[in-house]
Amino acid sequence: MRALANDKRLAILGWLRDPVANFPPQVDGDLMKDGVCGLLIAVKLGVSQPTASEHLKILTQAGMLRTKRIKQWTFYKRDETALAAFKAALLREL
Amino acid sequence: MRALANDKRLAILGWLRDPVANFPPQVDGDLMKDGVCGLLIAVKLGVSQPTASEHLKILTQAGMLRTKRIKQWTFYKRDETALAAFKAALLREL
DNA sequence: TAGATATATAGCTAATTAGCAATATGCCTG
DNA sequence: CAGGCATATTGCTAATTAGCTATATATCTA
Repeated sequence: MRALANDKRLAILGWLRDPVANFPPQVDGDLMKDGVCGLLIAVKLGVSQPTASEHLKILTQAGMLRTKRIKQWTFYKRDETALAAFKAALLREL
Repeated sequence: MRALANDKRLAILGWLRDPVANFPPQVDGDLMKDGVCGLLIAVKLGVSQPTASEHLKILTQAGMLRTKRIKQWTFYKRDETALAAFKAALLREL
């Protein structure tokens, strides 16, 4: 829950629902298949790279994002399975 | 979301799903119909009365609890309509 | 191999949150 | 109407969170 209690992190999850609509094309790494480059997310968030890195780490540790390292880039995408499980648990327990 | 990002507040919402099972009988105020007395919640939470009052205020301001004042007591119950709306929004937007 | 680039980490500050004791407020009841 | 009780508010401290700059790490490319 704490991972979601932040506007910037909610925005990240929202944007990653449709990476192609929300981010410019990438040279390496397919937006849909591989995910979105961390620096693109930092720019769109309007925060420094380390700050974005921290938000992405929190979402990843919460299991809501998955990472893929290609060359020197880290690509982030939603873990739809984990998110569905989270929603189901919330419906059940809240 | 921030109202839910706290274990104590989640516990309160959980207990209030079944007040009769989780709280002792009350002299004034029906557990089901009127809600649970704030002091009973403070004791069960294991925190001071002012701390519990603050948690209850946050949940109330978030729309998840409703209050009823009887004599000198404040009784708290879940706002099921608001909670259902919150869940629906989360399913839609997360 | 040297520079360039993306990411991660360290170290710091400011803001927010959670907790308490003390006290004020409101409402009964004898 | 005075004392008592539940609640709310105030004022404080400690812990957590969010942000930054600077720097370390890792990987690619010329």
